[in-house]
Amino acid sequence: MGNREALLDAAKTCLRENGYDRTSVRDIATAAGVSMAAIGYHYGSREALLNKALFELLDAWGDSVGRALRPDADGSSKRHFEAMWESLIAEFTAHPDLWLASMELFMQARRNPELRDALAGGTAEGRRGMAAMLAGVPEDEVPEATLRSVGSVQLALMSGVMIQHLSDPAAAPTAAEVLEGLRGLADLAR
Amino acid sequence: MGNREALLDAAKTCLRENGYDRTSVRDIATAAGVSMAAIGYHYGSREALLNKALFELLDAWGDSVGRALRPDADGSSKRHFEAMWESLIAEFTAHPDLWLASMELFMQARRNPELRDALAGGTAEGRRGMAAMLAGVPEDEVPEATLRSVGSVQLALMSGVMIQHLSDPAAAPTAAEVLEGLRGLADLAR
DNA sequence: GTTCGCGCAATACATATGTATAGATCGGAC
DNA sequence: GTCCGATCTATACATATGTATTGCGCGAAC
Repeated sequence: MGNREALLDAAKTCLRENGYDRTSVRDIATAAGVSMAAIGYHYGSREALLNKALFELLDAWGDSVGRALRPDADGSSKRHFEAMWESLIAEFTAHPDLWLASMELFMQARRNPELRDALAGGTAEGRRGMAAMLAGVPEDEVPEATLRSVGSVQLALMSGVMIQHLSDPAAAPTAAEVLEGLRGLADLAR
Repeated sequence: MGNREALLDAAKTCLRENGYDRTSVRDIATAAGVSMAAIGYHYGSREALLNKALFELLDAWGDSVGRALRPDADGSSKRHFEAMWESLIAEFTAHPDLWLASMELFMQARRNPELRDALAGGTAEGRRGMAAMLAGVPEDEVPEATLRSVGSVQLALMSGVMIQHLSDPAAAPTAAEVLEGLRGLADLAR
């Protein structure tokens, strides 16, 4: 494995373990077993490397989301809503640091335009994907209204429940409780 | 005003503007117009001051939540669900940095037991407050099941929608869209 | 008016940090 | 065998950072 890849891997590890702001070039270089200057050579700066590592982490997070949302293997293309939430919560617990990466993006996006754009794009994509899946239609056939309502709310719910699971898994709601709460709230909304 | 309070105020300002990790003792001391040593004298360390400042910011955030959730001034103790969401979204846009402080708590809690406990406690309190308000019962009469379902889900939805509003206000859902999405999701949950 | 201790300012200190520079190593082209 | 460019290592450098130390001003007690 080349040093370039080793650095990227090390950056991802540091990101998962210590977060963006607490990862130094020395941490990364040491973890990769190379010199600091290799970072400058391959990536130009700490930020550039860290951003690239963050993007790759977010790709892996996307895979985690994909696993959770993919229709069941039993062949039924339409997925039970509760089973989906169970898969989601299973992914929260299996890969907490990948999900945390999305929060890291949110925090860093406040002061980095590149990350801000990535976040906006990812959010839009997430909304659309959620809405399409839940409505059972292709992504390019989701009505704008559905996108802004069901898509946004499902996405918001996903991040909110994730936060609770990352904060305190024991107190966070189960899939059944999410559905129950959803029904309770919807009754107030009618 | 004493320097002790000036330091705390300055720390809060720095926290709102630059976040926890990017606030140095020099930033705070300069903003307060005092010497760095005053931080050591009054608070012992950067972390101690920053944690105290974060807690005060979270108190102010609690006030913001309170304003959004308090029943309308028209005397009706039962509050319209949609009006509540409108107030919430108004608070997101009016005081984004206060709401961001709750995310800062979440991020910092991962490596600080004191903050972790505060987060767990605050989350529990939030769940209970939400559930009580929505069910229209006193906080000590909320059934455990309601707490874990409606309380958790409303809290999750609140943080999730907040994130979207802080990321990209234009693309984030309105109150009406939140309710519409809620109804759509609840239909899948039945 | 001397003493005393609180509340600081000035600053020293050690360490951490991001980046730039200079030179070594190594593979291949010729 | 020499040249050369890519890929680094070692390290220098300037700056940033958290904390500890030293001492000064000053109001109160006596």
